[in-house]
Amino acid sequence: MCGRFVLKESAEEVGAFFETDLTGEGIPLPSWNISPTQQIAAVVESVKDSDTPKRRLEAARWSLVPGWSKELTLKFPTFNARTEDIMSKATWKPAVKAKRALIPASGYFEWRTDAQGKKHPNYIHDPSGELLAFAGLYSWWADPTKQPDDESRWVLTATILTSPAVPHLAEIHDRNPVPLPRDLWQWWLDPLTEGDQSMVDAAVAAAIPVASELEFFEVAPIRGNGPELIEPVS
DNA sequence: CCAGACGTTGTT
DNA sequence: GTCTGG
DNA sequence: CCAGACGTTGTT
DNA sequence: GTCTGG
Repeated sequence: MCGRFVLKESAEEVGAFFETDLTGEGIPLPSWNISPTQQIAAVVESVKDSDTPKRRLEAARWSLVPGWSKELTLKFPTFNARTEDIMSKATWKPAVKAKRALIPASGYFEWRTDAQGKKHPNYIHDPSGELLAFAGLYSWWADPTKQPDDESRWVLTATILTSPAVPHLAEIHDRNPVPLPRDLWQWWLDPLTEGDQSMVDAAVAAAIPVASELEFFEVAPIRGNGPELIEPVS
């Protein structure tokens, strides 16, 4: 679930909605067809070159690469992280503790498989058109082929958390991302709080009312990139 | 202990 | 780096 | 997640 | 059918 999504606002609009102090460059927006390993927008908070944490909108590679990896391209998928047993996975554990992020999305795609095994893409979104804030994790990966003093060796990578689907979304899929309500954003992002399984469980629980409000409709096959990808089909 | 993996989705 | 399987 | 590729030898 | 790239 959640292997494809939409962010059709500009970086400026996204930064304003998430009240970020800084809006980084290099986020390819808008996009109606964001797939794993592409650049996504990530809201993060950390103490960087200052005393107090700053909230930033950054570009990140969608597929978290843990610090110990020698390669940017992993042999296993990391674009989603299952919340149920997240602390038991070496890849996620350090990020749950202190590298939590919000991933802005206008909506996402889900493929429902019908009785004939045919797949039907659906666009899932907030009925009022508000941006969604998926709970996510991030990791700074240092490219070992670059010099230690080369700032460009640092690559921000990120993943989106998933949970069992809320009842009405289970109709098209058994998993869904974890959309956090605005009143939990600061709590989730706070880098001074050490995250654990109970924090992730609380985030999943808080996301249920948000996910329960989402609406969806079938769309045409997802090809190319443009507003037409989120036009309803009969 | 070391060697080798480190993960998800979906489908059967 | 850390966890799991043998 | 889906879409698209999926391969080699030898010669230029 | 299965792997890779986006």
